[in-house]
Amino acid sequence: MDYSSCINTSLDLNINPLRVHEEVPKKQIESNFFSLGRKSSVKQEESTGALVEELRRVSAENKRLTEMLTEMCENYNTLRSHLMEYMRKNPGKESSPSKKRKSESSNNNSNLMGINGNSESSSTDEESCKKPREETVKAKISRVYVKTEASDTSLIVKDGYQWRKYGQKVTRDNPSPRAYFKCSFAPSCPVKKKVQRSVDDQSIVVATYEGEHNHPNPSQMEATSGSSRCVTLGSVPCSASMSSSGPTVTLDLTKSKSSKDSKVPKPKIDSPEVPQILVEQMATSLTKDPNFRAALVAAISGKMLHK
DNA sequence: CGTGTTTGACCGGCGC
DNA sequence: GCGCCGGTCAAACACG
Repeated sequence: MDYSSCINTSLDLNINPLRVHEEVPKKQIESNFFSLGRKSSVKQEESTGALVEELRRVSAENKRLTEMLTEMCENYNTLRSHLMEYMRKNPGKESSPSKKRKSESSNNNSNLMGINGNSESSSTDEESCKKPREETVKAKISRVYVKTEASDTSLIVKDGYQWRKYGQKVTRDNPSPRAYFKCSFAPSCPVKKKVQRSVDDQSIVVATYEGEHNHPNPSQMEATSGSSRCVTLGSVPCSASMSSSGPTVTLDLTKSKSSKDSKVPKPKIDSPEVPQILVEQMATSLTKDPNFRAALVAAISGKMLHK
C-alpha cells in the first residue's frame, strides 16, 4: 500500500515570491536568512533582534506543527492498516452489512480502498493499478472526503462548481441525512453529487461525484477572467491534481497576495476528485522531506521580508 | 417575482 | 408478488 511506488510524488511547490529551494542550497538559505540582521546597521539592531526572535518563534511553531502533522499521519496510517486488516479478515463485508444494490456494488471496488473511487493506486491488490475500472467506462464515480466543523450541518462542499440540491434522504446505514445535488452551471451537465457525513466521524463530509462535467470549472473561468477568488477544498489551501505524469501539489503559502504578477493564478481545483489519500501521503512525504522544510523556511522568510 | 431549498410522495431495482 | 431501500420528482415554501 505504498503509493509512492505507484505514483510520482515529486512536488511542484509553488512558493512565491522566492523559489529558493530550487536555486539555492538550503544551508545557504538558512545562513542567508540568519545573517540578514548582521547586514543592517547598529541602529537597527533592536528591530533585527525582534525579527530574529520572531523567526525563532515561527520556526518553533513550524516545528511543532510539523510534529503534529507527522503524528496525525502516523495515526492515520495505523488506522488504515487496521482497516485493511479488518477487510482482509472479512472479505466481501462492507461497512454496511445490509444488501447492496447492483449498481452500487459495481462501484464498490473503490469503496474497499476506502478513500476515492478515482484513485489510481490505493488498493491493496496491485491489480487495481492495471485493470480497467468499470466506472471509467460508465459514469465516473469518485469520492472526496472533506474535513469540516462538526457543528456545521450545512453539507456544503466547496469545489468550485455550482450545485442545485434536489433531494435529501436519511439512509439506513447512516443517521446523517444524505443530500443530492445536480450541477446547475450547465443545464446539460450530467454530473450529480451526493454529500453525507461520515458515519464514523461527523466532522468529515463525504462527497460522491457521479459523471464528468461537460464544461469548465466556473471558478477557473472566474480566475482567468481576473478574479483571484481562492476556492479551497474544505479549509485546506492546497490542491492536488492528477495528471498523466503524476500528481502535483500547489501550496499557496502566500495567500495569493504576493503571487501577483509572477504567473496567471493557478486554478486551485483541477478536478473535484481529489484523492485525499494522496494528499495525506504527500503530507507525510513533505514532513519527512528536509528540502520542504528548507523551502518552508525560505517562504516564511520571504513573506516576512516583503512586509 | 425569480430562484433555490425543503420535504413528502413516488418510482424502480433488488432480495426474499 | 411483496416489502425494503435508494434515488428522484415536484409542490410548497423561503428568501432576496
